[in-house]
Amino acid sequence: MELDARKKEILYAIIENYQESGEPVGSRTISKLEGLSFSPATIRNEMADLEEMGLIVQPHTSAGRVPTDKGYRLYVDKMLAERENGREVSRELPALPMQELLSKRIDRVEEMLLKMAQVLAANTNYTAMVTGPRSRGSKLKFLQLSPLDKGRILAVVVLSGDIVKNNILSLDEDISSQELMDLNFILNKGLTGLSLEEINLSVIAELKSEAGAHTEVVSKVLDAVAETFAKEDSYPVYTSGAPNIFRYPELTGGDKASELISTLEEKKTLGSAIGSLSTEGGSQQDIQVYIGEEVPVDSMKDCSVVTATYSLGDGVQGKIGIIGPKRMNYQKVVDTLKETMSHLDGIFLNTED
Amino acid sequence: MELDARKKEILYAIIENYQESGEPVGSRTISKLEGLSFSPATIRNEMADLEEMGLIVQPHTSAGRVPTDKGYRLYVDKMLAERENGREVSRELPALPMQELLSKRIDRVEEMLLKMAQVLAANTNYTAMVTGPRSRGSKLKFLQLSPLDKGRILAVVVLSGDIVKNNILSLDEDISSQELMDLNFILNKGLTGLSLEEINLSVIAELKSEAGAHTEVVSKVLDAVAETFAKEDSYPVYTSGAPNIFRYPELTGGDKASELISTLEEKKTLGSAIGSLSTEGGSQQDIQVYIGEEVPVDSMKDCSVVTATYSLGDGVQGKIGIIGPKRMNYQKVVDTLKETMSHLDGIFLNTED
DNA sequence: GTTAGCACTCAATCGGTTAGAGTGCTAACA
DNA sequence: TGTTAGCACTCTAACCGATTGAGTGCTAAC
Repeated sequence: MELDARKKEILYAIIENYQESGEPVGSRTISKLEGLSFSPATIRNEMADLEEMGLIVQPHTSAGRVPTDKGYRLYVDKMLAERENGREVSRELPALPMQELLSKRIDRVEEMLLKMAQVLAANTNYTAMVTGPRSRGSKLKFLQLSPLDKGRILAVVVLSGDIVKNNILSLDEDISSQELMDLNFILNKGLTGLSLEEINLSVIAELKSEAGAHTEVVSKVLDAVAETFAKEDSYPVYTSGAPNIFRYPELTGGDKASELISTLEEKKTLGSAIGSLSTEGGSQQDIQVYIGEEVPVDSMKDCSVVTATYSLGDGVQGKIGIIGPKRMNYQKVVDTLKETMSHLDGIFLNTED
Repeated sequence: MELDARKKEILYAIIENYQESGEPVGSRTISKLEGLSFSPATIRNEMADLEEMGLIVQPHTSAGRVPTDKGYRLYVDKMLAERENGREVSRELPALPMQELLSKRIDRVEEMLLKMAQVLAANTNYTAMVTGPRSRGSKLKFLQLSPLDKGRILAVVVLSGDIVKNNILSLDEDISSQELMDLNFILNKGLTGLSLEEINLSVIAELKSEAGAHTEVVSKVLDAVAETFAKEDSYPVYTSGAPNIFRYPELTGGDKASELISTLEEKKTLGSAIGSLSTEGGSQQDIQVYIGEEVPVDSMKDCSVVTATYSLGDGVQGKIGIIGPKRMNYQKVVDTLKETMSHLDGIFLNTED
């Protein structure tokens, strides 16, 4: 069956109406809309066709129609395509307080990411999720050993992308302040600029021979370094706006709310699931839309997820996701994400040098 | 009216039965219990009295009885009192994996606190909340400036209690590696051991004069120090097990679930509310029980909250809270918290020297 | 190709009935 | 005087059938 222009218009009308009302939409409602001046009966015929094509369904015989995943997919693809044509729709988004937020000196990346999730959730009324930056290719930028207490030292490890981790190490042996400084120099000289893979046995042996007596310290520091790299691999996930799901009855019936909230709390699962989403041929600018069954998390099969990939330079990148009902305002979410991404790029890619 | 022994027994029987069933408990149920060998009629008479005393209520005329806040209060006070008498009940708690958890080298306090919240939530099936450590009297333990990029330095600030914060500072001027080391020495000499209040204008003036040309760097570092102290004042709050509230229907009716989850997400509000709870004359060992209306957070008026104060030495302390329905298993929660506290004490008070 | 009309379906709603749980009261009993 | 059996009473939850209203599909006319 052919999907002619009128059918499309009707489909979009149904989707947009359902977006706002959350109730199945009937033929009368559509016929009274501006732009569609047909009688309910005509609309009904078209709707029957749309249903046959699998784009809409009726929850029950005497109800209006609701879009299917397939229907949404069509809608979203068309929407994104139109944007790509440069038709800068300017749906008068409320200016995100991003600029203000990000331009403030927020030194810790993590803090900034959390804030970002909060702003996104507040602006969209959906749930926002940000995975911490990670990169297979990150390198050791810098290492700092400092004496703390008797028998304990503080090892600060900095990776490319300004990922900083503190490690407090307890030593069995004692080490003087001067020795520590020497060691610090040796380690930095030997390790700076290397990736996890590049720190191999020969590098380690070399370091230990240079370090002389303090091989134990070297081992522990190397452990800390390895841990920092590892940690970065399972970097934290920030969520915000989880309670927003209660705004959408279709997400809160039965145990759904409970399951969703649980999933959001179990950030680990969430992170790896979302993190693993490939960036395969996103229609543009790395923005991906997953609708219903397409979402690779079981408890979110009634949701849609829109993700974007941000980059902090140096190949360090992470994902932002917006989780909402399938009838979410895709246009707004995509626009908001794009705006956020360009702000981020502006700030981080400039900072980097 | 007198609360004789039998009335008490009946009250406790009602509470414990309601704890498990969550349904109003009737006279027949009680009369069939071991130990209480009276006819339903007799129980009814006693229940009428208990109701008159405000210890129990009926949700509606033909329903069983449910404990009131006052009833729970009586129960909890008696329970705690009995414990104080040394009757070590040993309700065979599942051995908490705390020991294992805490003995592992978890360097960052924050990580450990989050883990603790997770273990508590999993063990009790309620929601756990841990406020980060804070202390008005914390002191600067140690300061480390390191060169990072051109124009940027990393300032690591360590407060007593091993609270570590990283600050990346962007400088307008340039500073050599050697100058930075000198500055590092000067700052540590001048600031180590001081509290926020003790770093006053005269100290600052002294430092700046010693620093010579680099007063800008000194200012920025001091800002970073002040921020670290400030941050510690509003230290993060970790929650875990929020979805557990869905196990208790009385907490999820209407918008209650939504409100609760929102409160838990707004950790700031939560932290200050819980943090402000005074430790005024806790019946023992700093454990406090807040029942229903006693809870100082509006959205938790249907909950009970049990808090304990932990100490990391050096006057650094924070609070742990367990949030559950009013019919929570107070015994178990109090025991679990006590066990946790003693583990914590064992570990931290030993480490400290 | 479009539309008016009409019979049909189904979910939601409402009023009424029933079943069951639990009570309070009274009177008998030890 | 305290305890208990018996009974009438109350109230909720569940069930049922009728009604309403929204929305449909189909047919026939335009």
